[in-house]
Amino acid sequence: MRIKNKEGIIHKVRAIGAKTSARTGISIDAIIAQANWFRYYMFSSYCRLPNDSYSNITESPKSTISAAIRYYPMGQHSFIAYTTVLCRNSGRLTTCGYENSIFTAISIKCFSSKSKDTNLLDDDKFNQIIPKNVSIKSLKTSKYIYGVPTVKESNKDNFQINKSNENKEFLKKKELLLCSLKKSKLLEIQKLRASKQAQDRKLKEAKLLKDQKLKKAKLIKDQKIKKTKLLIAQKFKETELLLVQKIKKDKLLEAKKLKIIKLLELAKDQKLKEAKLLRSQKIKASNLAKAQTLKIKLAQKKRIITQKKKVSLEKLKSHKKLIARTRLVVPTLINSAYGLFNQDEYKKLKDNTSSTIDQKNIVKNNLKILANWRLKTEAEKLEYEQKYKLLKEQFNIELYKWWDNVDKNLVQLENRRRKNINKTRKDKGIRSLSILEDPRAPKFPASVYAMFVKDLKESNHPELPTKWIDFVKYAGAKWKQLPEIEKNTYRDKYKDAFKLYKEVSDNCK
DNA sequence: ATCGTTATATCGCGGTCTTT
DNA sequence: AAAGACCGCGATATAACGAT
Repeated sequence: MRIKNKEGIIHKVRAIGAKTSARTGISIDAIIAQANWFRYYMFSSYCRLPNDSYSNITESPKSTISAAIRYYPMGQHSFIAYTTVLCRNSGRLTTCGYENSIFTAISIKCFSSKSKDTNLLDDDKFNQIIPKNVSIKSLKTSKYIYGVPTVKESNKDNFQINKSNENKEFLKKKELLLCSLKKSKLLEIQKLRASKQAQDRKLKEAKLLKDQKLKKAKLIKDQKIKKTKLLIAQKFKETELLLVQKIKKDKLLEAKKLKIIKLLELAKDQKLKEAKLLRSQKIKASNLAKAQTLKIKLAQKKRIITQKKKVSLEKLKSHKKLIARTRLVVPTLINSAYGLFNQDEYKKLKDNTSSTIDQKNIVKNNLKILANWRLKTEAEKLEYEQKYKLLKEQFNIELYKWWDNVDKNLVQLENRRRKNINKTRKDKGIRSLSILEDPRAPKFPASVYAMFVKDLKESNHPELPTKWIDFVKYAGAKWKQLPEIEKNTYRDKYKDAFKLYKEVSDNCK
């Protein structure tokens, strides 16, 4: 019996507790608290309740525990006994879990026979079990206290509570009753079992039939479903096939189209390539032509440049030559009698040796010539001097002629050249070249002071200082001392001289 | 233009003044 | 500012030559 299970009874107790609480007025907690309340053998051995009375309440003199049992009539031969185990501790009643509770065998059998499930005392079932003529109020009001001693196996003998002679008769009656009840109940049970079995069989058969029918129906349904499924599948396959075929066809068509497009594109590309090639060829050709033209042009340019260079060089050369040619040759004259002698001596040397004069010996030659010049008598020297004078006069005439005929532009150029040379000459500290002028050009007249100085020098006065620098200073002082009248005479002289100079110079121009 | 030598002619420089 | 004049002295150009 599951109810024996210590752990398994908890929910049952709960269930019973709820009902008992409702019917007895005892709190649920109090009922619940009496876990392990039930032991069948305990009841049968110690608490056999008489079936003629609804309650047997005994109070144990020793134990502090007492059980409260209420019996509910269940038909003619059965009743339910709801028990609560009360613990009497120090004068007050409390609920407590106790191992040895009391229950009726009948009620248990009743429970077990009625239902298998644990929800034994649901309201509906309870109502079925409990007769309708029994009111809950009466149940509630009926209070029986039945003392039960603490249950211990060792104390079994001490638990011989009501074994008196009075109880013997009662027990006999009880036994007889129980026997009759058992017999009748057994019969009933057998009958019930038989009927139940028959019913079960019928039910089983019906169930079997139903099942078979259902199975058949199911089979038919399944077959139908299968058929339909197969049909659907076939149709689906067919449609799929069709679709696939269509797709394939489409694909093929598309492929064909693509191929055509590709071919077209290839053709286009080829055309484009050809066009590009043509273009590139044209471009190349044009480039080549351009390059050739460029080369030709460059060559021409080079030629032109070279020609120009040549021309310029030639021009330069010619210019130089021209300059050299046009370089003004100014007539020169040996500037002394000794120069004439030197010239003659070199002429003699040339005639005698009939060879070029060695440059290394030129110094010696010059020295020899000089020695010869010194050996010459004064008469001989005079001859050379007269010669020189004549030559100079002739040279002057030639010079005047040259000046008259010479191109004045050339003279200007020559003067420029000389001035340019003079720039470098100044830096080098070399004497500058003289600028060409008209040899007959009148000299700028001496200034008023210059004329005075000339006169002073020509006077040969004994007071005149011999040193040039002293003479210059003396002249300056004298000029300052000179009276204005005399100065004016010099000024007049200068004016006349300047007039003459200007007239002559204007005529020359 | 340079190198060398020589006598001679010429030029430049110095300070001062005048003229253009 | 530039140029020229005065004078004497000193410096320089000049001619000859020819290779460099």
